[in-house]
Amino acid sequence: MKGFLNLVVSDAYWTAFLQDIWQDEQYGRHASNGKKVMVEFSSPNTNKPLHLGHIRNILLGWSAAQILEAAGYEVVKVQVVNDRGIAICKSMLAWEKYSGGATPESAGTKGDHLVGQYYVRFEQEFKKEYEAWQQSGAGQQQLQQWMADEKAVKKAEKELEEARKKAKNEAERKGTEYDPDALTLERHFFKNVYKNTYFNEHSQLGQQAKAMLLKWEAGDEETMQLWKQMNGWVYEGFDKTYEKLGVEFDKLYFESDTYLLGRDAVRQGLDKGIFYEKEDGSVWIDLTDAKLDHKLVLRKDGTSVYITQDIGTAQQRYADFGVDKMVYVVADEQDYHFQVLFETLRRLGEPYADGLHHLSYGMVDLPTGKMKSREGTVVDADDLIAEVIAEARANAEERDTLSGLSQDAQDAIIRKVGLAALKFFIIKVQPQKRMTFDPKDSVDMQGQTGPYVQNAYVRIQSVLRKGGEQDLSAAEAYTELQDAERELIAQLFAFPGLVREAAEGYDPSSVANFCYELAKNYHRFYHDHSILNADSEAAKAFRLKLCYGVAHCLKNGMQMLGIEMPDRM
RNA sequence: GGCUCUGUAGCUCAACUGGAUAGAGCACUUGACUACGGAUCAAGAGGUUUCAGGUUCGAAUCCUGACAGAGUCACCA
Repeated sequence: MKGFLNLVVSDAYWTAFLQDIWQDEQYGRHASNGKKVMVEFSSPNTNKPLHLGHIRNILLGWSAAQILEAAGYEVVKVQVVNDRGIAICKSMLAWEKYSGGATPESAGTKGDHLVGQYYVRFEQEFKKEYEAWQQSGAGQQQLQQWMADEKAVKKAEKELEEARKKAKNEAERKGTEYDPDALTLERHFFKNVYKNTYFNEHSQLGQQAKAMLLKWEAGDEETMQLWKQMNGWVYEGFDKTYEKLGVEFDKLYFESDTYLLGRDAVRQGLDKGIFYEKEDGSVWIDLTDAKLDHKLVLRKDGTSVYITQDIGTAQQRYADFGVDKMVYVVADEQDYHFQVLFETLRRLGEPYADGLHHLSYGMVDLPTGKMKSREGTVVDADDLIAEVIAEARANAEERDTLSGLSQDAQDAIIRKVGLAALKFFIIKVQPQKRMTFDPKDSVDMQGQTGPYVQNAYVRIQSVLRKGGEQDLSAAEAYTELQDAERELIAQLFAFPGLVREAAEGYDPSSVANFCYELAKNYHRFYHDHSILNADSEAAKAFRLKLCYGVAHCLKNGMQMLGIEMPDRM
């Protein structure tokens, strides 16, 4: 049975501890544990630019990687670029048809945004085409045919009823008008039931996009050239965004290289009896004894599906890097997929199977509701970054604390502060929770924010510039601590353990919260106790050492979140 | 419908993994050293931790059952 044990750590212990660590610029980082871990994050499609959802993914992935590194792992950061498939073909087709040969240079548009524009254009044209067809004889005939299917209609009516309820609630919440006629059976049919079939079987544009995909798969030269060109534009755009965010990767995997992987593994698994073949020739794995379902891994025509590729890619990565662990940073909508994937790899006897982890995170909502790319309610990554930096600039100008510095130096600081606001705002929330992203709040620089933590560090730098260079050996004579000092040292003491736990739990938010608590306590200490004008030389020297310790800790902690510390702000 | 995640102050989030009187920030009210940097600090107000049971010395946390929101249950990726 557990109870309470109130023990008092002596001041002598704390002072000795501070003496040990105050000069350690690497404080909080663990020695190498000889293990290697791969972290996959970002993994965008190449048909549109990055948005707020990617930003949460990227920040989580990057900080998880930094934390694992600090905990002693060798880390390999990778992304899988989804550079092939029907989506990019849509962009390519729309570009061919409507752009008149526009390039990022000629249009004055960032490459990823340009390609995204043509993806949107495709969807618009497709919608026009589809709506016209719906009113045609063929469209109405399909509708009538479906309406005659009692079972299907019944199911649809049930779904519609729920959708109506939801729409009504939302309208009430937002104070907007609720239109009860917006959700009809006809609209439901064309939007949710028949759209794919239309795209695949009737649509002119759909035919053309699919034809392009076939040409791509056949290696048609002209198609490949266009594909390379447009993806090249996208990569230039992505690189700029990554650079602004301060992230980079050790290795890129391209889906165009890996999409055929995994078939050999399936065949081998078939021989070993891990998979089974149905009469039609399709191949499956039975995971019902692991409380999962049967899952198809090869179609009857022998082509692979998403999970087949993932099996092959995992093996490829192990062959490339020999990692002990692999972490996949992917949104929680794929929770089930990763359960199935990991269980499958386990049964295949992959050596890294016990080190697989899905760092699952909740979607990002806006105050107005869900982000939907089709409805144009996504927050663009580049816009968002520009906004927080602009806000930081406005703040800096108002305070006028940087005017002595060169323009470049000022810009660098402003960038660090703006990004700190954005990054901290997102990382402080536990990954598994859905988060509401209010753009207004994300640029806040007061209270529980990145700039607040930076400010504590900047204050320390200011103090140290004025008094940190002197001989601090007088600190040894300081033996009776103030509460605030004790508390700060105790927090420093806890930091390495917290880093280890954050690594084990893949939880950057705990590091963010630690940094905030430490900064908060420092601010209070700073307010209540004079450092440079302390009562005694001993107190002054001791507090300066404490400042060093806190500064190293804050800097390292924030570095693990991908947040840089300025010396002034 | 099955399964998974979430539900804590008006809002955004914590709570050392079962511990003491559930804590911060924002917003609101009121204060602070002629400055070691006020992007700070202090105070006030704000709670039946969605609800109902259970487990035990003790529950926001674990179990059961409701309720609400989200996701998923593709030969899509």
